[in-house]
Amino acid sequence: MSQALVSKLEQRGPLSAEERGVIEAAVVRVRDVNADEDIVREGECPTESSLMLEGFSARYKILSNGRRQITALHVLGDFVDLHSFLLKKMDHGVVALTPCRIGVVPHDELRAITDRYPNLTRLLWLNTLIDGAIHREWLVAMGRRSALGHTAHLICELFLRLEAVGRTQGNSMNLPITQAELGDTLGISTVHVNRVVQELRSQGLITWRGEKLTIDNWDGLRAAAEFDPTYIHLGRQV
Amino acid sequence: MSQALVSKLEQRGPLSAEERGVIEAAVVRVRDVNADEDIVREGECPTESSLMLEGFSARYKILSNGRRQITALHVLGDFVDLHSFLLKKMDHGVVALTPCRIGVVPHDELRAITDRYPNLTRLLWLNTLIDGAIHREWLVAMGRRSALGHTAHLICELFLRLEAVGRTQGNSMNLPITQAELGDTLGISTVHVNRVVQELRSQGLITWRGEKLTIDNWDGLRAAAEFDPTYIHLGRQV
DNA sequence: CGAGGTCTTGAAGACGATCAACAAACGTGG
DNA sequence: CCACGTTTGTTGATCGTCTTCAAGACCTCG
Repeated sequence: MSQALVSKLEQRGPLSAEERGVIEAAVVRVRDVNADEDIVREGECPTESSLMLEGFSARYKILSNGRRQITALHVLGDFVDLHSFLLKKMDHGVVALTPCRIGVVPHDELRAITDRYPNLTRLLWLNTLIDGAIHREWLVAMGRRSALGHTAHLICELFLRLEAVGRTQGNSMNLPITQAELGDTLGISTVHVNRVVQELRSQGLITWRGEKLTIDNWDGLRAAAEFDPTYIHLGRQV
Repeated sequence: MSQALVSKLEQRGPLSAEERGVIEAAVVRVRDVNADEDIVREGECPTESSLMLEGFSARYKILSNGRRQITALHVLGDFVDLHSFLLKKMDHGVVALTPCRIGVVPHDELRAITDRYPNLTRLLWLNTLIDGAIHREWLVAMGRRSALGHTAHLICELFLRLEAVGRTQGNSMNLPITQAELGDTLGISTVHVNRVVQELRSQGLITWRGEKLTIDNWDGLRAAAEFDPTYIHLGRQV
């Protein structure tokens, strides 16, 4: 049920059979959320954390003028709010961009794990640290890259993250998000997203039709993004 | 020696006398770093983490075109690279913006703590989660706020963080950073920083002369920033 | 087939970048 | 304590990226 999480943790460090069992048992039930519904609302104090088993979701914040900024995208195997275990009050919402299947992990389980399994605790902590590393890279992209470079960067990142959980086919991935959502992620207007995407297409870097995005020229895309995958920390860490 | 850290952790959750002793003992030595020198370099795999005891420092990344983006500012009591304990390889550098005094905490100590003191582990984890929360807020500010709002927001944040460690005097704080560094933090040009700061001054919101910044109109500044301090998670969490 | 969402295009305008020059402040050594 | 060089702050002019507004094309799904 939570294979994606187990394999994700194991990519970063070894798990004993016991630990593997503990993690699998931590998902006490599954919840389905419709597209465009909140998985967690801002201001809530969840008593459980949500693990992505299927679909795409986004952490976001809405300002008083109605503008939305997405601060993270989540796919299979990602915890959307592991931090709420310790941070208590949600300072942002999480919305399902597509229909999502969510594994529910009660905070009581997490507390028990952190009391008894130091190795597992470190791996869960590591998971939230990688979220932080991605946030930092996004900050760099927002602050100092062009809209085109930023967009290319995000595409590179999403591809590697999806590849790590076996959700790519060759150079293609399923990317079920709209250009408006992409704009809220990149911090630019929908219109400009459209122009940037067309530029990426006309440079022969990507094909994106419907939900299928294909990277036609990896080197070119990586160069446009100045992409260095170190920050995703895909190898063994512990 | 590491009182600031102890009191910072205790703001978020209770520590036993033993735990307090363990944390204090974790700082095995003190290191001084000159202004404009790196505390940690990108690409390194540190075997110890650095705790700020004095001064201001910044996490940053430099792109190939020479543009720099600062992704975090650190003050007294902040760990600049606690994440390197688990993330191993630094995906960014940390530079001293002023002369800094650094408390050195070996990763061996952290490992021992995480093996034996679950409560302390959770508080350290929480510390890195707050870093992440601040990153998210910065993403929102970069993506969706005007340069003026963004600047006002950062000033509000820094004031509260400095206040939490007793480094404010009334409505004033010591802010020893240049407008160029502020630009690298906000993701805007130095020239534009200057114009924004002058606008904040002319609106009667702040006074900033030399290193001393005074907030002359808190409500006005907060309104300009649309500042909501929830994300700094200053209260008790555990 | 119709309706709503999504994508695309054009035109005008705003915000912030860049370039260039100068003023002010600071630190250092004489 | 002053002179000097360097860093930091300030100002103006011009330019470019991205935004906003508006409208039309396309697609998907009931």
